Amino acid sequence: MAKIVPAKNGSKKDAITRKASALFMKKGFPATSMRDIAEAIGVEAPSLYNHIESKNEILKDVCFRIARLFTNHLREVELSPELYLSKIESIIRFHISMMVEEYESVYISEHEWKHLPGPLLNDFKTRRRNYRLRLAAILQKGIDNKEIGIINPYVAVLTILSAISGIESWQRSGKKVDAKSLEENMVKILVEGLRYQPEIKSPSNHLTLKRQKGL
Amino acid sequence: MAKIVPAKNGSKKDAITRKASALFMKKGFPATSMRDIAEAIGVEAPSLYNHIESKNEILKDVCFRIARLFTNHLREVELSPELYLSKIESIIRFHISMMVEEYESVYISEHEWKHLPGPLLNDFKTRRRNYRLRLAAILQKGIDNKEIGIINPYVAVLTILSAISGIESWQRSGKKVDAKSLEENMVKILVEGLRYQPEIKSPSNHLTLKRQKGL
DNA sequence: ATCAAAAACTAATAAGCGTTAGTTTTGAAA
DNA sequence: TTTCAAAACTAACGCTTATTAGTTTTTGAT
Repeated sequence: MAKIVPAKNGSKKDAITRKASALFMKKGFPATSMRDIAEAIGVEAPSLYNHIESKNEILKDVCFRIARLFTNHLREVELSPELYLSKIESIIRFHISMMVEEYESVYISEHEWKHLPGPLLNDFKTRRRNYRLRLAAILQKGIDNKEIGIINPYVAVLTILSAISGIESWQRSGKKVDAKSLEENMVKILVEGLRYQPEIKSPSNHLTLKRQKGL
Repeated sequence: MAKIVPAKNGSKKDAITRKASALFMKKGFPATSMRDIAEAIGVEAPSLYNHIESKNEILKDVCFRIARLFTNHLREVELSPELYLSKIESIIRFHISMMVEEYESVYISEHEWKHLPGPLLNDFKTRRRNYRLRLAAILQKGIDNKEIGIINPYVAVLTILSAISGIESWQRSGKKVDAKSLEENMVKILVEGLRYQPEIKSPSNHLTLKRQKGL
């Protein structure tokens, strides 16, 4: 008769949620059974119900906790007096650090939310949409303020958020780069771009790559 | 007694695969039952087995067809005489167009491959890894050739591929931007980056963000 | 019209699912 | 040591799953 051992500073429910999250990430929510979770912990499946209400509750807790963290950070950034591009960079860095430190939960809230039951699903989708709209609004102000190039803010939000969510595969594949340089490189690409920038900047004829080999 | 009506220029198996793909994308592979697929087509579930071998076979066909298309394109690009950044742009554009034109299949090959059975899973992961390595190699040459800024090619591959895969949520949410400007904007961000590029060549007389040292 | 193959059907399989009921064990407070 | 609740257990429920077997209908070529 094994026992559920709680994580340090956490409840047994937290311990279940953590183990479950790892499995949801690896196999997906629908393909993870309560028996899988129980086995990973070392108990029988029905024992879990002394601590949780349902399988769906685990998913709900994970998704909405992460959503809350991102929304809280966004609110702080919106109220700060930084330049708009600086706000965007701060948001990018926060997303990256969340992806590095809590990647299982973040991954689930990004990829498994579609399995939330009924009304929760609608709630989550609304929060998601609003978050992106507020991000696009910051970008738009940055464009108006000539801090950011003339791009479609909607596409920019899409690009930024999904680029960051790709860190998942960094996590999966053994972290070939350390976290700090991952962050710096990704920020550099997203904020500065791929193009080599000479000391004297060329006019923005961006799509034609006319520069000759070896300058 | 309804019938499976084949897509134009396609087999009945193709018709099943298409309907199934739409459901795999919407609900995920494990959460999509053969009965779901059958109902969407208008037949009973066992009838599908006159045309396909198993549910897994549908997933396999989709994943490996897409993988083949990307690998073929990559081979062409590798052999072309373009500049390296131009190769990268070509690959980015191909990925975007695939995401626009075949998004269901591409989405599945990106998000549902983990449900491939045993040996197929290993095969797929190997192909995926090799593809990324070849992409990173092009980036590295572009960096050596001073076409591309000094960044970690591994991180760049990650960023590019996942940024593009975010087009999925553009497809999901009613295509608020037309496909052409989606492509141009995303290429612009990924190839040039977010930073504002002034017409005037002096880099210091406008509002630019000096990058923060950490957060 | 005939006949065979293709493709639909119904019925049923064994296995797995989330969850509940009821019972036993555990561990700490009295 | 007794007591009681927390937390584990076993057994089982009703349902769904992918798939198979066996049968009937449809289709197209002769």
